[in-house]
Amino acid sequence: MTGPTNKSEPHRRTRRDHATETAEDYVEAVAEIITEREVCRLVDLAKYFAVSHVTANRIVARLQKEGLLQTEPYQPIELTPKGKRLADRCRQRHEIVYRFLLSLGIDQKTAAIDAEGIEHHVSPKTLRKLEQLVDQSG
Amino acid sequence: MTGPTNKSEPHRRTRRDHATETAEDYVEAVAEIITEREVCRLVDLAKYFAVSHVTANRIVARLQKEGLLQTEPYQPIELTPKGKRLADRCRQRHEIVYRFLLSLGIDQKTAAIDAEGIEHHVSPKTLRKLEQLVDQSG
DNA sequence: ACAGAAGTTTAGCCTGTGCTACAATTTTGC
DNA sequence: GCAAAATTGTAGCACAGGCTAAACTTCTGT
Ligand SMILES: [Mn+2]
Ligand SMILES: [Mn+2]
Ligand SMILES: [Mn+2]
Ligand SMILES: [Mn+2]
Repeated sequence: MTGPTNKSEPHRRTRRDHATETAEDYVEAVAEIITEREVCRLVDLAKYFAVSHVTANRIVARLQKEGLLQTEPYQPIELTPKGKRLADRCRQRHEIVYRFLLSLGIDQKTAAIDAEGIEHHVSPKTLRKLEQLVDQSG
Repeated sequence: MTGPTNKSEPHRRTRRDHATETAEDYVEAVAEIITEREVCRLVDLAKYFAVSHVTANRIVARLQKEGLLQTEPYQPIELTPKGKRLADRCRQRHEIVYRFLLSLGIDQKTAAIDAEGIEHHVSPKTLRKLEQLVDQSG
C-alpha cells in the first residue's frame, strides 16, 4: 500500500511544492539582492518579482513570522540563519536545473524562464541525477 | 529592451503557468477517466486529486464557465471540443516529460511525481528538445 | 530647513483553492 | 417500493497572493 491511491500522490506532492515555492523564491531573491547591492529593500523585491510593493510587503511579513526573514519597520530585509540555509539550498538547486537545461542545448533566456518554475518540482533524487549529468557534460 | 526587467520575466511566466495548471490537470484527468471507465463522475475527480468533492465541484463549475468542461446537474462530466484539444496537448506534453525523466534513469514513481509538477513549466521550445532526446534514447 | 520624492505601511477589495457541515438527489439492495 | 448508501450540491469558513488608494515615514536636494 502506498497511500490513498497511486494517481493522487503526484498531485499532493505538487500542491505541497507550490505551498513552499514563494518562500523559496523570496529567500533566494533576498540573498541575491544583498549580494549585489549590500541591502535588500521592499522595492527591490517588488521589482524583482514584478508585483506591487504591497504584495511583497505582506509576503515578507509572513516569511518573517515563519522565521525565514528578519526586518524592522522601514528597515532593510535580512535573512535569518534558517532563511540563509534555505536560500543556499535553493540557489544550488536552481543553478543545477538551469545548467542542465543549458546542457541540453536550450538557449539562456528559455532556460532561465523554464528553470524558475521547474526547480520547485525536482525531487532530491532527480536533482542528484541532473547534477551528475551536468558535471559529465561540463 | 525585453520588458520590465530581466529578473522579473521568469516569475511572471511561472505565475501564468500556475494560473492555467488546474485547468490542464483537470481536463487531462477527465479524459483519462473517461478512457478508463466510460464516464467521469465528480467523485472520480475528487479521488484522483485527493481533494474534497466540494473543491472538485467548484473547479468543474469554473472550467465549465471557461468552456472546457460540460455537465448537467447530477450528470457525468464531459469535455467540450476545446477541452478535448487541451487535454490531448497536455497528455502529450506530460508523457514526453515523464519519458524523458525515465530516460535519465529516474525510477517510475519519482518520475511520475516530478513530471506532474514540471510539465506545466516546460516551454514549447524545451519540449521539442526533450521529445527529440527521448526519441534518440528510445 | 524643509518641500518634494521615495519608500513603507495599512485598509480594503478580489480570485482561486482548500476545508467541514449539511441538504438534496440519485442509485442500489432487499 | 422503500430504506440506506452513494453522489452531488450549497452555505460558509480559511488562507495565499494579486490589486488600488491613501496615509505615514524617511531620504534628498536646494
Ligand atoms: Mn522559482
Ligand atoms: Mn509549479
Ligand atoms: Mn498532468
Ligand atoms: Mn500536472
